[in-house]
Amino acid sequence: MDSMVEENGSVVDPLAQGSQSGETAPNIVTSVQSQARIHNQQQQQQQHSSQQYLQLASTSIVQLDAVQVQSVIQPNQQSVIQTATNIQPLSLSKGNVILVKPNSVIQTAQGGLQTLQVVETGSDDDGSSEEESPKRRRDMLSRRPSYRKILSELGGGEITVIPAGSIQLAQGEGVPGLHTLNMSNSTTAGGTIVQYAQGPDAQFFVPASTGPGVVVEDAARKREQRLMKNREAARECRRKKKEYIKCLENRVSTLEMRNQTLMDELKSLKELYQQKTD
DNA sequence: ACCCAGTTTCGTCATGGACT
DNA sequence: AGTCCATGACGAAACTGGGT
Repeated sequence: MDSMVEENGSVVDPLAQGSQSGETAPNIVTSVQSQARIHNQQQQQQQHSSQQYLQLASTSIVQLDAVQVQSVIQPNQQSVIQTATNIQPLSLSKGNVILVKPNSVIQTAQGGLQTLQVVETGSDDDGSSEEESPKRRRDMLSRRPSYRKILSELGGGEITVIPAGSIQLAQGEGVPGLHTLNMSNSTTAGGTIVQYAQGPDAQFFVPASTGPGVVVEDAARKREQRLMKNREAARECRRKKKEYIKCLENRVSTLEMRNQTLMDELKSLKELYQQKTD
Protein backbone atom coordinates (compact mmCIF):
# COMPACT_ATOMS: atom_id res chain seq x y z
CA MET A 1 0.00 0.00 0.00
CA ASP A 2 2.12 2.74 1.12
CA SER A 3 5.77 2.50 1.35
CA MET A 4 7.76 -0.42 0.34
CA VAL A 5 11.41 -0.87 0.31
CA GLU A 6 13.49 -3.20 -1.70
CA GLU A 7 17.18 -3.57 -1.66
CA ASN A 8 19.02 -4.87 -4.66
CA GLY A 9 15.84 -6.08 -6.16
CA SER A 10 15.19 -8.61 -3.48
CA VAL A 11 11.97 -8.56 -1.64
CA VAL A 12 12.07 -10.23 1.66
CA ASP A 13 9.37 -10.86 4.10
CA PRO A 14 10.86 -9.67 7.30
CA LEU A 15 8.41 -11.61 9.26
CA ALA A 16 9.36 -14.80 7.59
CA GLN A 17 11.62 -15.64 10.40
CA GLY A 18 9.60 -13.88 12.96
CA SER A 19 6.04 -13.93 13.96
CA GLN A 20 3.43 -12.32 11.87
CA SER A 21 2.06 -9.29 13.49
CA GLY A 22 -1.62 -9.66 13.88
CA GLU A 23 -2.69 -6.19 14.79
CA THR A 24 -0.83 -4.47 12.07
CA ALA A 25 -0.27 -5.45 8.54
CA PRO A 26 3.23 -4.73 7.49
CA ASN A 27 3.86 -3.94 3.89
CA ILE A 28 6.58 -5.33 1.78
CA VAL A 29 8.41 -2.52 0.27
CA THR A 30 9.09 -3.32 -3.28
CA SER A 31 10.76 -0.38 -4.73
CA VAL A 32 13.18 2.06 -3.44
CA GLN A 33 14.03 5.10 -5.37
CA SER A 34 16.33 7.33 -3.71
CA GLN A 35 15.26 10.82 -3.33
CA ALA A 36 15.73 10.85 0.31
CA ARG A 37 19.08 11.88 1.42
CA ILE A 38 19.78 10.06 4.58
CA HIS A 39 22.62 10.70 6.78
CA ASN A 40 23.60 9.99 10.24
CA GLN A 41 22.68 12.91 12.29
CA GLN A 42 23.79 12.13 15.71
CA GLN A 43 24.67 9.58 18.22
CA GLN A 44 22.64 9.65 21.32
CA GLN A 45 24.89 9.04 24.21
CA GLN A 46 22.46 8.08 26.79
CA GLN A 47 21.37 4.72 27.97
CA HIS A 48 20.23 3.72 24.53
CA SER A 49 23.53 4.40 22.96
CA SER A 50 22.63 5.82 19.61
CA GLN A 51 19.37 6.39 17.87
CA GLN A 52 18.31 6.57 14.28
CA TYR A 53 15.08 8.01 13.12
CA LEU A 54 13.97 7.50 9.59
CA GLN A 55 10.88 9.22 8.52
CA LEU A 56 8.75 7.27 6.12
CA ALA A 57 5.47 7.80 4.45
CA SER A 58 4.08 4.77 6.13
CA THR A 59 5.55 1.75 7.49
CA SER A 60 6.43 -1.42 6.01
CA ILE A 61 8.87 -4.14 5.97
CA VAL A 62 12.21 -3.04 4.85
CA GLN A 63 15.27 -4.94 4.03
CA LEU A 64 18.54 -3.19 3.73
CA ASP A 65 21.62 -5.14 2.92
CA ALA A 66 20.31 -8.39 4.21
CA VAL A 67 19.05 -6.73 7.29
CA GLN A 68 15.47 -7.44 7.86
CA VAL A 69 13.33 -4.74 9.21
CA GLN A 70 10.02 -5.08 10.84
CA SER A 71 7.64 -2.26 10.62
CA VAL A 72 4.23 -1.43 11.77
CA ILE A 73 1.79 0.81 10.03
CA GLN A 74 0.22 3.25 12.32
CA PRO A 75 -3.24 4.58 11.70
CA ASN A 76 -1.91 8.06 11.82
CA GLN A 77 0.64 7.28 9.19
CA GLN A 78 3.45 7.44 11.61
CA SER A 79 5.63 4.48 11.17
CA VAL A 80 7.92 2.45 13.24
CA ILE A 81 10.52 0.20 11.76
CA GLN A 82 12.66 -2.15 13.70
CA THR A 83 15.59 -4.03 12.37
CA ALA A 84 16.49 -7.43 13.59
CA THR A 85 20.11 -6.67 13.73
CA ASN A 86 22.22 -3.68 14.27
CA ILE A 87 23.32 -1.92 11.18
CA GLN A 88 25.84 0.78 11.12
CA PRO A 89 25.89 2.65 9.02
CA LEU A 90 22.55 2.24 7.41
CA SER A 91 22.91 2.61 3.70
CA LEU A 92 20.95 2.29 0.54
CA SER A 93 22.15 1.16 -2.78
CA LYS A 94 22.47 3.72 -5.47
CA GLY A 95 19.23 4.47 -7.13
CA ASN A 96 17.13 3.33 -4.28
CA VAL A 97 14.62 5.58 -2.71
CA ILE A 98 12.69 5.67 0.44
CA LEU A 99 9.63 7.81 0.24
CA VAL A 100 9.32 9.47 3.50
CA LYS A 101 7.00 11.39 5.65
CA PRO A 102 7.81 12.91 8.94
CA ASN A 103 7.21 11.17 12.20
CA SER A 104 8.44 7.72 11.57
CA VAL A 105 11.10 5.74 13.27
CA ILE A 106 13.51 3.05 12.34
CA GLN A 107 14.96 1.22 15.22
CA THR A 108 17.46 -1.55 15.33
CA ALA A 109 16.81 -4.34 17.72
CA GLN A 110 20.24 -4.34 19.18
CA GLY A 111 19.79 -1.02 20.81
CA GLY A 112 21.77 0.71 18.18
CA LEU A 113 19.43 3.44 17.26
CA GLN A 114 20.52 6.25 15.10
CA THR A 115 18.87 9.35 13.91
CA LEU A 116 18.42 9.66 10.21
CA GLN A 117 17.61 12.93 8.62
CA VAL A 118 15.55 12.96 5.55
CA VAL A 119 15.38 15.72 3.05
CA GLU A 120 11.79 16.12 2.16
CA THR A 121 10.99 16.14 -1.48
CA GLY A 122 7.26 15.94 -1.31
CA SER A 123 4.83 18.78 -1.19
CA ASP A 124 2.73 17.83 1.72
CA ASP A 125 3.50 17.98 5.37
CA ASP A 126 4.84 21.42 5.54
CA GLY A 127 4.35 21.24 9.23
CA SER A 128 1.22 23.28 9.27
CA SER A 129 -0.87 20.25 8.62
CA GLU A 130 0.73 18.43 11.47
CA GLU A 131 -1.98 17.47 13.87
CA GLU A 132 -4.21 20.37 13.12
CA SER A 133 -6.99 18.74 15.02
CA PRO A 134 -9.50 20.98 16.75
CA LYS A 135 -8.09 19.88 20.04
CA ARG A 136 -4.63 20.77 18.96
CA ARG A 137 -5.74 24.14 17.75
CA ARG A 138 -7.66 24.76 20.90
CA ASP A 139 -4.64 23.82 22.90
CA MET A 140 -2.52 26.25 21.05
CA LEU A 141 -4.97 28.99 21.75
CA SER A 142 -5.76 28.25 25.32
CA ARG A 143 -2.51 27.08 26.74
CA ARG A 144 -0.53 28.93 29.27
CA PRO A 145 0.50 32.22 27.85
CA SER A 146 3.97 32.46 26.53
CA TYR A 147 6.63 34.50 28.16
CA ARG A 148 5.94 37.13 25.55
CA LYS A 149 2.35 37.44 26.59
CA ILE A 150 3.24 37.45 30.24
CA LEU A 151 5.74 40.14 29.59
CA SER A 152 3.15 42.07 27.68
CA GLU A 153 0.67 41.82 30.51
CA LEU A 154 3.28 43.11 32.86
CA GLY A 155 3.59 46.13 30.69
CA GLY A 156 6.88 45.15 29.28
CA GLY A 157 5.64 43.54 26.17
CA GLU A 158 6.63 46.46 24.16
CA ILE A 159 9.89 48.19 24.22
CA THR A 160 9.88 50.42 27.22
CA VAL A 161 11.06 53.86 26.39
CA ILE A 162 12.10 55.93 29.32
CA PRO A 163 12.27 59.62 28.75
CA ALA A 164 15.68 61.00 29.09
CA GLY A 165 16.36 62.01 32.60
CA SER A 166 18.20 61.04 35.63
CA ILE A 167 17.95 57.44 36.59
CA GLN A 168 18.88 56.06 39.91
CA LEU A 169 19.77 52.44 40.19
CA ALA A 170 19.04 50.79 43.47
CA GLN A 171 20.37 47.32 43.67
CA GLY A 172 20.10 44.65 46.28
CA GLU A 173 16.78 45.57 47.75
CA GLY A 174 13.27 44.50 47.15
CA VAL A 175 12.63 41.53 44.98
CA PRO A 176 15.77 39.55 44.33
CA GLY A 177 16.85 39.77 40.78
CA LEU A 178 15.13 43.04 40.21
CA HIS A 179 16.62 46.44 39.94
CA THR A 180 14.72 49.55 40.72
CA LEU A 181 15.06 52.62 38.61
CA ASN A 182 13.96 55.86 40.14
CA MET A 183 13.37 58.64 37.69
CA SER A 184 13.68 62.13 38.92
CA ASN A 185 11.78 63.77 36.10
CA SER A 186 8.70 61.72 36.47
CA THR A 187 5.40 63.44 36.09
CA THR A 188 3.89 61.47 38.88
CA ALA A 189 4.03 62.70 42.38
CA GLY A 190 5.92 59.83 43.79
CA GLY A 191 8.20 59.46 40.87
CA THR A 192 8.23 56.62 38.41
CA ILE A 193 9.72 53.39 39.43
CA VAL A 194 10.73 50.95 36.79
CA GLN A 195 11.93 47.52 37.59
CA TYR A 196 13.62 45.13 35.27
CA ALA A 197 14.73 41.60 35.67
CA GLN A 198 18.42 41.07 35.72
CA GLY A 199 18.74 38.00 33.59
CA PRO A 200 21.61 37.05 31.40
CA ASP A 201 19.83 38.57 28.48
CA ALA A 202 16.90 40.39 29.91
CA GLN A 203 17.18 44.05 29.31
CA PHE A 204 15.01 46.76 27.94
CA PHE A 205 15.37 49.80 25.89
CA VAL A 206 16.47 52.86 27.77
CA PRO A 207 17.23 55.82 25.62
CA ALA A 208 20.21 57.63 26.94
CA SER A 209 20.09 61.35 27.33
CA THR A 210 23.17 61.38 25.25
CA GLY A 211 24.07 59.09 22.43
CA PRO A 212 22.07 56.47 20.65
CA GLY A 213 19.48 54.44 22.42
CA VAL A 214 21.53 51.62 23.46
CA VAL A 215 20.14 48.53 24.34
CA VAL A 216 19.61 45.39 24.44
CA GLU A 217 17.21 45.07 21.78
CA ASP A 218 19.80 42.89 20.28
CA ALA A 219 20.17 40.76 23.35
CA ALA A 220 16.44 40.53 23.69
CA ARG A 221 16.15 39.45 20.12
CA LYS A 222 18.79 36.82 20.65
CA ARG A 223 16.97 35.60 23.65
CA GLU A 224 13.76 35.43 21.69
CA GLN A 225 15.46 33.37 19.07
CA ARG A 226 17.08 31.12 21.59
CA LEU A 227 13.80 30.49 23.34
CA MET A 228 12.05 29.88 20.08
CA LYS A 229 14.66 27.40 18.99
CA ASN A 230 14.56 25.65 22.30
CA ARG A 231 10.80 25.54 22.14
CA GLU A 232 10.98 23.86 18.78
CA ALA A 233 13.70 21.56 20.01
CA ALA A 234 11.62 20.55 22.98
CA ARG A 235 8.70 19.76 20.72
CA GLU A 236 10.85 17.71 18.46
CA CYS A 237 12.43 15.95 21.38
CA ARG A 238 9.04 15.02 22.76
CA ARG A 239 7.88 13.84 19.41
CA LYS A 240 10.90 11.59 19.11
CA LYS A 241 10.38 10.35 22.59
CA LYS A 242 6.78 9.44 21.85
CA GLU A 243 7.86 7.76 18.68
CA TYR A 244 10.48 5.82 20.52
CA ILE A 245 8.02 4.70 23.15
CA LYS A 246 5.57 3.71 20.47
CA CYS A 247 8.32 1.76 18.84
CA LEU A 248 9.09 -0.07 22.04
CA GLU A 249 5.43 -0.83 22.58
CA ASN A 250 5.15 -2.24 19.11
CA ARG A 251 8.19 -4.30 19.73
CA VAL A 252 6.70 -5.63 22.92
CA SER A 253 3.51 -6.65 21.21
CA THR A 254 5.42 -8.23 18.37
CA LEU A 255 7.58 -10.22 20.73
CA GLU A 256 4.59 -11.24 22.76
CA MET A 257 2.91 -12.60 19.70
CA ARG A 258 6.07 -14.32 18.66
CA ASN A 259 6.34 -15.82 22.09
CA GLN A 260 2.79 -17.04 21.97
CA THR A 261 3.37 -18.59 18.58
CA LEU A 262 6.41 -20.44 19.83
CA MET A 263 4.56 -21.61 22.90
CA ASP A 264 1.76 -22.96 20.76
CA GLU A 265 4.25 -24.64 18.50
CA LEU A 266 6.00 -26.21 21.42
CA LYS A 267 2.75 -27.42 22.79
CA SER A 268 1.70 -29.07 19.55
CA LEU A 269 5.11 -30.67 19.13
CA LYS A 270 4.91 -32.05 22.62
CA GLU A 271 1.52 -33.49 21.90
CA LEU A 272 2.80 -35.02 18.71
CA TYR A 273 5.73 -36.50 20.51
CA GLN A 274 3.46 -37.87 23.17
CA GLN A 275 1.27 -39.56 20.60
CA LYS A 276 4.24 -41.20 18.99
CA THR A 277 5.65 -42.52 22.22
CA ASP A 278 2.32 -43.93 23.30
C1' DA B 1 -22.96 22.26 37.74
C1' DC B 2 -19.16 22.11 40.69
C1' DC B 3 -15.10 20.28 42.83
C1' DC B 4 -11.00 17.74 42.93
C1' DA B 5 -7.20 14.67 42.08
C1' DG B 6 -4.62 12.74 38.51
C1' DT B 7 -2.86 13.24 33.86
C1' DT B 8 -1.27 15.60 29.82
C1' DT B 9 0.86 19.26 27.41
C1' DC B 10 3.82 23.00 26.99
C1' DG B 11 7.48 26.51 27.75
C1' DT B 12 11.54 27.39 30.06
C1' DC B 13 15.83 26.46 32.37
C1' DA B 14 19.94 23.79 33.27
C1' DT B 15 23.26 20.82 31.67
C1' DG B 16 26.26 17.86 29.09
C1' DG B 17 28.21 16.56 24.73
C1' DA B 18 29.67 17.74 20.06
C1' DC B 19 31.59 20.94 17.18
C1' DT B 20 34.40 24.93 15.79
C1' DA C 1 36.25 29.02 25.24
C1' DG C 2 32.15 29.80 22.92
C1' DT C 3 28.15 28.08 20.51
C1' DC C 4 24.63 24.91 19.36
C1' DC C 5 21.67 21.13 20.14
C1' DA C 6 19.18 17.47 22.62
C1' DT C 7 17.07 16.33 26.64
C1' DG C 8 15.82 15.85 31.69
C1' DA C 9 13.58 18.49 35.19
C1' DC C 10 10.32 21.63 36.75
C1' DG C 11 6.26 24.45 37.14
C1' DA C 12 2.01 26.11 35.20
C1' DA C 13 -2.11 25.61 32.65
C1' DA C 14 -5.44 22.75 30.60
C1' DC C 15 -7.80 18.47 30.31
C1' DT C 16 -10.27 14.38 32.16
C1' DG C 17 -12.98 11.43 34.76
C1' DG C 18 -15.25 10.43 38.95
C1' DG C 19 -17.80 11.87 43.01
C1' DT C 20 -21.30 14.89 45.05
